[in-house]
Amino acid sequence: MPPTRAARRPAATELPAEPTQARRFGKARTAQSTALLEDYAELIADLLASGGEARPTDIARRLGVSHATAIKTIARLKREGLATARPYRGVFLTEAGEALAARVKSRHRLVVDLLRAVGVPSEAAEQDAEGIEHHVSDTTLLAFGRFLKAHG
Amino acid sequence: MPPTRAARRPAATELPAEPTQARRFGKARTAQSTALLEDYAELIADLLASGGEARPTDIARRLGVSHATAIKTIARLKREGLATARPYRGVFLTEAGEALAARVKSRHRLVVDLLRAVGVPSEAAEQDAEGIEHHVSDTTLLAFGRFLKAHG
DNA sequence: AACTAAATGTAGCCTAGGCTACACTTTGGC
DNA sequence: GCCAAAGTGTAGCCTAGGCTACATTTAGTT
Repeated sequence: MPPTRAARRPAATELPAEPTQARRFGKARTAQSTALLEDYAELIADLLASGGEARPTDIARRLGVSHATAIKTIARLKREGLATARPYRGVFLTEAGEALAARVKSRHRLVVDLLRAVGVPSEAAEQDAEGIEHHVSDTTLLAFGRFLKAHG
Repeated sequence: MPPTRAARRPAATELPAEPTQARRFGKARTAQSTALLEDYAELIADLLASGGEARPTDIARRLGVSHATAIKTIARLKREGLATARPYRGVFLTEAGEALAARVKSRHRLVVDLLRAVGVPSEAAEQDAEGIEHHVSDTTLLAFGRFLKAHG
């Protein structure tokens, strides 16, 4: 067998390949990729519930993006089986989409409530929850619920 | 003046343009764009402190990406004035980069500590903090600090 | 019924952040 | 002092998610 030749610099601290950190970052990355879909699903559910219609322009306005961007993302929602839409006829959620929206909505509430419970002002709590919620695991969510039940 | 002609459908609930929600989403989006730079800065600071050298391959391994991806992001760090690097000679942080790394590190600790304080298991706290930390505003951070001081 | 504003859809461009494949430097071991 | 392995860099591709500009459809007013 060819003997392992060069090993280069002493590798400083000689960490054990550190797969833990890599795994964590990887998870955070994937969470980020589903975040937008979650926001869309939640918003569409909201619009359908309150106004009866979810139109691309409304969605775009609420999210602060151009209508073209909204339409592109709606196309992705369709590809992922979360929504249905026919040209010029508004957007609707599939069962999977509804389920996602419901999960996201309750998670959002829980995150906002927890932030406020630890003393974060309402305005900041709402703002930060928008970004935070997508990175909260089920385990953490459960802990939040318990905490709120105890100190409510 | 040309009288406003068509108004289309009744606009359902007639919300007041809702700029608040759009602003929130926009902020969450921008936070996301700086998240990666923050992670790199923190990791580079760590490597420099513990091993004396921050090399692209080490960074890539720790983050779980290919070395090519790491190098591309390092180029972006340089463009943004957060790091310096000469070919085959490792990566270093500018003053701005060091400052960012320090902020990120302390914020990370605070987030993990808060999660654990409300009952999140350590492993989940570390995992979720990786994603959450980038979306925590100064206001919220302050509240976290106060909470921890009170319930320590 | 026609006209026109608004909404919708399409095309094409950009950046960030992934990847693989290939080329070039460095450096430790012999 | 060679030389190959490991590290580094480059090129080119992909997707997501932004954008603007332009084309098409819908529907309210007259």
